[in-house]
Parts: sequence; structure tokens; C-alpha cells
Amino acid sequence: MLLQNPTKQAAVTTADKVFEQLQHAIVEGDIAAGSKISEPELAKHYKISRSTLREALNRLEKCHLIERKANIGSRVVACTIEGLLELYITREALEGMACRQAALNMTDEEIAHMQNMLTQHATDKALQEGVSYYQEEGDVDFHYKVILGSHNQQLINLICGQLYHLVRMYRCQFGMHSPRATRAFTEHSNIIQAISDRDGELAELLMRRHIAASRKNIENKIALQKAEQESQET
Amino acid sequence: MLLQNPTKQAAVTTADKVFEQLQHAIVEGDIAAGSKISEPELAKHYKISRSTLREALNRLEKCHLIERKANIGSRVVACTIEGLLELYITREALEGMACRQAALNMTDEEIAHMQNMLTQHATDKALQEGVSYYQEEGDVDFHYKVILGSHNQQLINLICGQLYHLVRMYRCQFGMHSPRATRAFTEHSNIIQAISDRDGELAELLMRRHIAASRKNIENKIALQKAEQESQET
DNA sequence: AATAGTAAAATTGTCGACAATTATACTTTA
DNA sequence: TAAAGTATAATTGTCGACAATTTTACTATT
Repeated sequence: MLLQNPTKQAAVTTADKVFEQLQHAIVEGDIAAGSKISEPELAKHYKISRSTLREALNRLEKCHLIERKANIGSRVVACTIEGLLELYITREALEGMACRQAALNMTDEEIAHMQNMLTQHATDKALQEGVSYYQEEGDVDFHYKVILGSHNQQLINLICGQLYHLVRMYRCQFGMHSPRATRAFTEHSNIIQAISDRDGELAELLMRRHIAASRKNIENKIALQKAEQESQET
Repeated sequence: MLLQNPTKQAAVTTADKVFEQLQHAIVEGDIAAGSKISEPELAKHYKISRSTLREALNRLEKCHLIERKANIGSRVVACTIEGLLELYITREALEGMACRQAALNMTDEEIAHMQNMLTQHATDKALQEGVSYYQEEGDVDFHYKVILGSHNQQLINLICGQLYHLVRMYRCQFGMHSPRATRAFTEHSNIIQAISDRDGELAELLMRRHIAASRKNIENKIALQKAEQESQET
């Protein structure tokens, strides 16, 4: 993952650095989803005081990667199917609106840059081979560009600063790299076209369909798995 | 304000209590928007240690009421017109989707309860007098019910747990109680009808129009003020 | 044997002190 | 006089210890 969250700011303090390490560990599943967090243990592991660790934990809570209860402690969030679907619903709402705003607020330069990026991806051999490159980095890259293009700080903070850490976590833990590469590419093209045409309404509609398609793709998979399980059980 | 944020949980720890007091003070403007926060000063004022205060500050940051920079300190967020409009855009996206989900997921009991609430407000003398009661409590109450009705924890947390503190802050600081009472009442009625009909698409559309109408109302006011200022300057 | 009660251990919350960084006031120099 | 540099003061970040609460292990009672 070379990709960087565009809202991320340099980690200067120790708490920042430990936060980043913990974030990575949670997203990648090195610290299990749903597991309890022991402050003394983690503090010892990272060789920092509990105060500093708690500062880092507060940041993890801010991007919804852990949950805290008073006098009880912290737990890594659980990755459930319901949670995943809820996340997609929320993304559909926020990124849809971001896309509409992008159509209104992006500069011509930004749009040109995004078009170039897509062309770049189109000629990329990885895409032609149907490999996951485009899905992973290219997809996230595209979505980031649109969100930033909204020029709406509120939307940018919510999506890039909070939601996307969870998105990455689900991607890692559920091992999601579905074979939608070429299809997603076409959808991205159409979205950029709508933005380029300054058609906010269409841009939002297309982005929402794009995300909803991913969600339905997952729902189908789940349904299939369920059916398989039940047939095995009998 | 008797109204309670439905996502709020009992404050057991000292940091919780100080957080609530600070939250109130910031929302009401007792601590000025945009002002710098002095940790030693506040800690002394509330008679707590700096550690405990910092815990409270972290929670304020979580609901976007303050912003922190490493080694520099915290500032109360500034209330700008751009920020207000961005907030409305975000609300439109999130609450619109919440309303769609409410149409799909609310139980019949919940819907009936919400209808009763609206009838209650209709017969309320305060509404008939066109007083601000309906707008303040009734409006927020209605929106909360819809959001909770989405049964989507992600949406509920984002809107009730984060956005609405900022909304309240803007309402207080900009002194917003525009005379849209009866109109808003009609709009609420139509939204409930759509939810009752389980028409998610219409419900979302109406909620978005409802919020957009408020936003445009503000934009008009701003434009008017600007025009007045300019005419005075000449 | 199962449950309730109690004591011990562990965990979280809070505190005050010190270290590192930033802001301020003053002096020096061109 | 203005600008740059330096020393001082103030603020934020980090630490280890203690207090309050929760969990665990054990004992006593029915």
C-alpha cells in the first residue's frame, strides 16, 4: 500500500506514531477485530507510558476503530456483515454528495488531472490483465480525488478522516477484491464525464449507483455463502 | 433546552462531566468560537488535573467542537458562513439517506409514535402562535426520530454523535430561529407520510428538500445582509 | 454441588511533576 | 529604527504513582 490518506498529517508526537502503528495493526488484523485492548500490555509493548497510549487510543476511537466504555476498557470494533452494509449505505450518501459537489466545485485543472489519472490506469498493464492493482490503489485513488474535489471540508474530514479507515479494515479482514475491475473502470469514466459536464445531479446519481453496485455485489456473495452453508448442513 | 441527544450516554467519570460542561459552554458561546484554549487555565477553573481536562478535550475534538495541533494547542472551531453551508450540505446527504432507511426499517410502532408526536405538535398552542417552540425542540425531535428510525448505527453515530453538536452551535451563535415553523410542519407531515407508505425514494427526496430549503433560506439572508452592508458603505 | 458473599488482583481513571517544544520579551547589531 | 538573535517564560507532551472501579479467585453457606 503506497497510497496515503490525503487528510493525514505528519506524525510529530510519540502518540501520533503509536497511533499510526496501532491503526495499521488493527486494519490489517494483527490486532484481532472485536478483541479487548489491554492498556498496560500495549504500553509495555510499545515502550511508552499509559498516558501516551491513551492519547493514541483516543485517536483510534475518533476514526471508529475502537470503542471505549467507562471503567471497562477498549475493544477493537467488530467486523460484522451488518456493519459492512451500514458502512456502504453511509458511503453512498456521503460520496454521492461529494461527487455532486465535485461537479460544482472542482477546477478545470483538477478535472483534467483526474482524467489523466484514469487514462493512465487504462493503459496500465495491470488493468488489462485484470489484476487487482486497479481495484486497490486506483479505485481508492479515484474516490479520494472526487472527495477532495468537493472542496467541502466537512465531507472530506468525515469520509477520508473517519470512514475510510473502517473501509480499509473491512477490505483487509473480509479479503475483498472482487473482479469488478473493468466494470468499475467504465463507471469511473462515466462519473468523470458527468463532473466534466458540471452535471452535479448525474454525477451524484452515478456515484451512488457505483457504490450501491459494490454493496449489492457483496450482498449476493453473502447470500451465496449462506446458501452453501445451509446445503452443507443438511 | 430540555431536549437530550439520544446517543448521549450517562456521564460517569469526571472527564465526562467536564466534557459536558465544556460542550455546553462552547455551543452557547460562553467560550468564544475561534478562541484559543488554555489547558492550565481550564484545568484550574474546573479544579481538575490537566490529564483529566485533556481527556475531555479529546471528546470535544471527536464531535468537531475544537481542533488541536501538535505542540501548539487547541482552538474552538470558528463559525463561518462557509462552514455553516458545508454543514447543511452534509446534513442533506446524511439525513436524506437516514430518511430513506427509516422508510425501509422503522417498525409500525415507531411510525405510529412519530405520527402522534406530530399531531401533538399540531395542537400545541405554541405552534399556533407561531412561536419558536416547534422549531427548536419539535424540529430537532422530529429529525432525531427519523435518524434513529434508520436503524443504521453508522448514520446515527455520525449525525447525532457528531454533526448535531455543531448544528446546535451554529443555531446558538448565529441566532437562527427563522419563521419557517408552519412550513416546516407541512414538510414534516409529508415526510412522515412517505415513510408510512414505505416509499424510501420519496422520503429521501423530501428530507433533502426540507434541509435544502433551510440552507437556501440562510443563503438568502446572508445575501440580503451583504447587500445592506454594501449599500451602507457607499 | 450450586449459589452468594468476600477478599485479592488487575484494570481504568486521575493526579502532580518533569521534559520538550513553542511563544514572548529583551538585547544586540546593522 | 528595524531586524535578527538569544534568553526567559509559558504551554504542550510524556511519565510514573496513587485512587477508584471492575474482574477474578476463593470461601462460606444452604
